[in-house]
Amino acid sequence: MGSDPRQHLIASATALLADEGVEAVTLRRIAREAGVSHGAPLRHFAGRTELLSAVASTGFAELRRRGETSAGATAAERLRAACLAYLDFALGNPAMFELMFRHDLIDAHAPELAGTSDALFTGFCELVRGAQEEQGWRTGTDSRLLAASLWSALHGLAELWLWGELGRALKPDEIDAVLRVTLETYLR
Amino acid sequence: MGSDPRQHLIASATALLADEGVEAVTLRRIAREAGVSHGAPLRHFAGRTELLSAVASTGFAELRRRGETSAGATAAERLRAACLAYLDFALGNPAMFELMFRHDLIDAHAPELAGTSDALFTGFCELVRGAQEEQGWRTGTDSRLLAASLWSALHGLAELWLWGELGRALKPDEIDAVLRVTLETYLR
DNA sequence: CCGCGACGTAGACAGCGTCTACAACTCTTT
DNA sequence: AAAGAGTTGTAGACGCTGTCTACGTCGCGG
Repeated sequence: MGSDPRQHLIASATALLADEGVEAVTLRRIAREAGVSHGAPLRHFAGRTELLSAVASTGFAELRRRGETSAGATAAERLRAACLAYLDFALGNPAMFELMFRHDLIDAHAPELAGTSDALFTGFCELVRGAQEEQGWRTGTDSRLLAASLWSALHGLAELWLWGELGRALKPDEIDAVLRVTLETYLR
Repeated sequence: MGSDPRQHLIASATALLADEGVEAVTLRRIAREAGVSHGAPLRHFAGRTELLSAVASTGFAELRRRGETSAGATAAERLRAACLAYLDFALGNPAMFELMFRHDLIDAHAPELAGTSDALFTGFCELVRGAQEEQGWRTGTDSRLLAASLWSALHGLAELWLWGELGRALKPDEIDAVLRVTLETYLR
C-alpha cells in the first residue's frame, strides 16, 4: 500500500462511493479496489463503521468549505448562497450526501466526524446570525433555532428529492421552484 | 402459519421493526419470529425489498390517517395539526419512519407503496390549498410547491433530529422550539 | 543481533438474501 | 373415486458480507 495506507483506503472508498453508491462500499470491495487482502483495512480502521465515518467526515468538511466560500456582498446574500450550495452539493454528490446521514453506517460520535459536522452547523449559525444583525431580519428569534429550522428545510428538500418521493408528484425541473419557495419563506 | 400468511409476516416484521430497529428486520429473523423456516417468506414476497415495501406502506397509510383526522375548526388549524402529527409520528415511531424513507430497502415504485405515499402527499396538498383559500394565505404560490416546501421542512427536522445531528447542538427539549420556529415561518 | 511492533495475508465463522429440489396438502377435473 | 395441478412449507446450497485469529514478514531501536 502507499505511504499513507489510511488515506489510500479513504480515497478508494470515496471513489467507490461516487461510482457505485453506498451499497457498494463494503470493506472487501474497498480492499480489492486498493489492491490488498480483504482483512488489511482492519489494520487501519476498527471496523467498517470507522472507515465510513472517516469518509463522511471529508464530506462534511467539503460541504463546510463550499458554504464558507460562498460569495456575496451582504451577509444575507452569503446566507442565500450557502443555502444554494447545500442543495447543489446534495444533488451533485448524492451518494456522499446519503452516507453523511446514514447513522446506521457511520458513528456520529466519532471525534473526527463530530468535529466536522459540528463545525458545519456552527458556521451556518454564524451566517444566520450575521444576516439577522446586518438587516433587522427576524431579530426576535434565537439564531441557533432559526438556523436549525432553515437547515432542516434545506435538508428535507434534498432528501425527499433524492428519494424520489417528490419526483413523482413534481416535474424534475420543479425542485428549483420548491427551493425558491423555501428561500422566499425564510429570507424575507 | 395463520390464515393469511402475508399479513402474518407483515405483522411479525412490524413488531420486529418497532422492537429492534431497521437492522434487525431481516428475512430470516422475520421467518424465525413468525415460526416458519427461513425460506418461507419468499413464497409470499418476491424478496426482502417487497416485504419491507409492504411494511412501509402501512406506515404511510397510518401517517395519512393521522393527518386526515387532525382536528381543527379552520383549515389553517387542521394544517397546523397535521404538521404536528407528522413530527409526532416520526419521533414516536423512529424505526418505521426511517424505513419509510430508506430507498435502498424499499421499492418506491411498488404499486401499493406508491399509492399510499402519493395519497399522503396529495392529502397534504389539499390541506395547504384549503388553508390558502380560506384565509388569503400565500395565494400567489402554487399549492403543490408550497406543500412540498413545507413538507420538506418538517421531514428534514424529523430526520436531523432522529439522526442526532441537531441533538448535539441543541438541548433535547429545544426540538419543540425549532418546530415552532418552522411553523411560525410558514404559517403566517 | 535480536526482538518487537507495525503491517499484510489467509482462513475461518456466523449471518445474510436468494435459488433450487423436494415433500405435503388442497382443490379441480375427469 | 382417482389423478393431476397449484400452493405452501422445508432443507440445503451458494456467494456475499463483517469480523476474528493465527501466521508470516518486514524495519527499526536497544
